Amino acid sequence: MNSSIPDIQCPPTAGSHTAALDLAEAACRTRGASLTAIRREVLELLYRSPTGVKAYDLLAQIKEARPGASPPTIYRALDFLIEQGLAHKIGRMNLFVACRHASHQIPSLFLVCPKCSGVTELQEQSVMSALSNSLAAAGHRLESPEVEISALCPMCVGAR
Amino acid sequence: MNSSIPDIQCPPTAGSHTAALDLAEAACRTRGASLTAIRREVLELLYRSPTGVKAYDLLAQIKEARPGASPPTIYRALDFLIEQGLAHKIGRMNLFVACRHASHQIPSLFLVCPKCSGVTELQEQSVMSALSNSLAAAGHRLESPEVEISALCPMCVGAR
DNA sequence: AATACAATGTTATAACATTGCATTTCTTAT
DNA sequence: ATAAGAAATGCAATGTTATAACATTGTATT
Repeated sequence: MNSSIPDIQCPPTAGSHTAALDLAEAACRTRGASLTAIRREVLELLYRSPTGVKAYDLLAQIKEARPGASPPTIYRALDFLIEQGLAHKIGRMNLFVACRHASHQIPSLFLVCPKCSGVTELQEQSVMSALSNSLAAAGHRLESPEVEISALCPMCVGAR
Repeated sequence: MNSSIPDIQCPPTAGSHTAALDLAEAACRTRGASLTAIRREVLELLYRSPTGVKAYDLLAQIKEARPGASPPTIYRALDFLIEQGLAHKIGRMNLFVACRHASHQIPSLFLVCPKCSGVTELQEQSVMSALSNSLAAAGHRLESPEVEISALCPMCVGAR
């Protein structure tokens, strides 16, 4: 700090997400992992795409800042973010989304709209525990915190 | 029919599934669709792979009988079977499975084992109705009868 | 300086899926 | 029976998604 004059904040560009990114970075630190520049940039792009992004779209966007970026660049970043619980992959759509519930470690439901491909992350303790019990009764064990469901989103339900 | 002597049944080759295939064919007929030879063969291959099979593995198998088969051959057949509710796609694994509950139209849970990639189809009315209610409360509507879940299968749970 | 290790760069290729168009086969109305 | 139209298939090319394999860089420790 070189002055008593408070710095003007970075202009709140539509979607800077600085606070969330800083939180994510801190969370990684506490786990001994590091949210490097690339990873942070990818995560920011995810934050800006609330309904999910394709890997190669991410690649195209990242290339604007890093012309040398290649598929492994983003797939590695995505793998890291998923490992850290900061992002999820929607298998049926090959879509990646930022996790909106990073703080808690409860399994999430991902509602994938078959009309608009939008993804909504939902947490429903009651559903998940019913689910978990049924699986256990059948000898299975719920492992990953990701349950994918096709469900029309409110907008598409309305646009009948 | 040309005789009073009853035909000897086709030898019950491990996995002929003739009865199920005939049922499927009849079901298609009632819907005005037709389970052609190719589609029937693909469905039979699905029946023989209870834990799911990849599209290009199907292709390789089909090629033994039909050397000219190409990717569209199987993807078209798979699309048809899925439309008819005779098969499902497991998005996260790019895996296709025959439907084991073709008779009823209740949504199914697909348990995908992250260790062995095995797929189990499960029907749990209680879970599904809890789910359906929660979604409705959030303004969504359950659309497709396919819910994918990562869960260790009983074998892999045991093999700790 | 030498080593160790995580992250990234680079090139190539594997794996999965669709498009477009030509041809054949199956219905069905006449 | 047969022509018209629809459905299914053959086939080549291409598009999309993801990983393998190996080299390089940066940084921290010894």
